[in-house]
Amino acid sequence: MATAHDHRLHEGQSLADAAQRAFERAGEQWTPMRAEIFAALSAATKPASAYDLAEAVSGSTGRRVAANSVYRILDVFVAANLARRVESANAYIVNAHPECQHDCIFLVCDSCGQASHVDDDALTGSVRRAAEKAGFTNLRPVIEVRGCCAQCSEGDAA
Amino acid sequence: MATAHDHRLHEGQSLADAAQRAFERAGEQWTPMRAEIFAALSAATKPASAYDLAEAVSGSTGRRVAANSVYRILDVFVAANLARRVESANAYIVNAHPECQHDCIFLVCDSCGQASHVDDDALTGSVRRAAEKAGFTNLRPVIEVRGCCAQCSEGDAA
DNA sequence: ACGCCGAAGATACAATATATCATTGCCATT
DNA sequence: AATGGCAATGATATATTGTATCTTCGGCGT
Repeated sequence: MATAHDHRLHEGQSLADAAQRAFERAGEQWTPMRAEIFAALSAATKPASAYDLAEAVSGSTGRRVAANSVYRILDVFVAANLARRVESANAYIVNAHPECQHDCIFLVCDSCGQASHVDDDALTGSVRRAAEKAGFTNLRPVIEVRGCCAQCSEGDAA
Repeated sequence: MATAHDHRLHEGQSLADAAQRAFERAGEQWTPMRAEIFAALSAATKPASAYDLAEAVSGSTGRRVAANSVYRILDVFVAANLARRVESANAYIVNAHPECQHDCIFLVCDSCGQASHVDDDALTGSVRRAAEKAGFTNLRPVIEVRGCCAQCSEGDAA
């Protein structure tokens, strides 16, 4: 059950602090705008689209935030490992342990939209090896499973 | 190298015939429009978007084909296992062995856009089990690897 | 003060996806 | 032949997601 190395799972302010530290170690500036967007992303209960975040931040700050600004910032976040893109949902999710680098496996519920993530380096390693065997380089694995989560299955059964 | 069960790899007319048989076994009608779109999808050298296909079919038939018609037909194709959606590319690819059901692993080149696929039931099975362990049902694994293909890597080195 | 440069704003547009309603053609029943 | 049901397709509109380009702002070093 335990992963090989400790994940420091953060939430709330602790997560924001850890993110800021990791971000600045990567040589990026932790600006107010970026902090706002990170907060909105952290607060989301499911993968959020750039437009969702633009709307959320516009609402919370009063100022109107354009989608393309959000995209720019999300790109920087993803590059710095503060966030992940969920390809099958065209949406983004915060990385709760920004200090360590992983290939993630996302489980995305088709019914409620919630996503959870699994780390299994043995599994993601196998996927990487399969791609390398085919001559691929600069790998970026995308491993997601769409399905119906436990909670939604229960709800249907009731 | 050999997979556990024989894949019948089709191409050209042989593929269209096999697809039609599988499609009709699934209780669907093989209409001229669907045949056109299947042909366009088969002819594509890389994953094709619905709009690509709409344009290709419009060109080859003279009649204008609307994107939503293409979407509808692609949905049916995917349901009948004649085609696959490449999530990380928002595009579709033909299934060259429509008679057998697999979870596929797609390798997608960020440089040239080509996609190839790998079958590894052990690997995809592990992904499924990981999702099931988390209580997910109705699984649809999305396993793709973005990267740079062998051909493009060579080209860069030259 | 001046110029440089990265961040952010503004605007426009491209690409992808869905909703809705109308039309057509086929088939079964009458 | 008329009727009605039904699946496939057409037509149109709109929603959603993603980029490109140019401008403006603000910090920072000279």
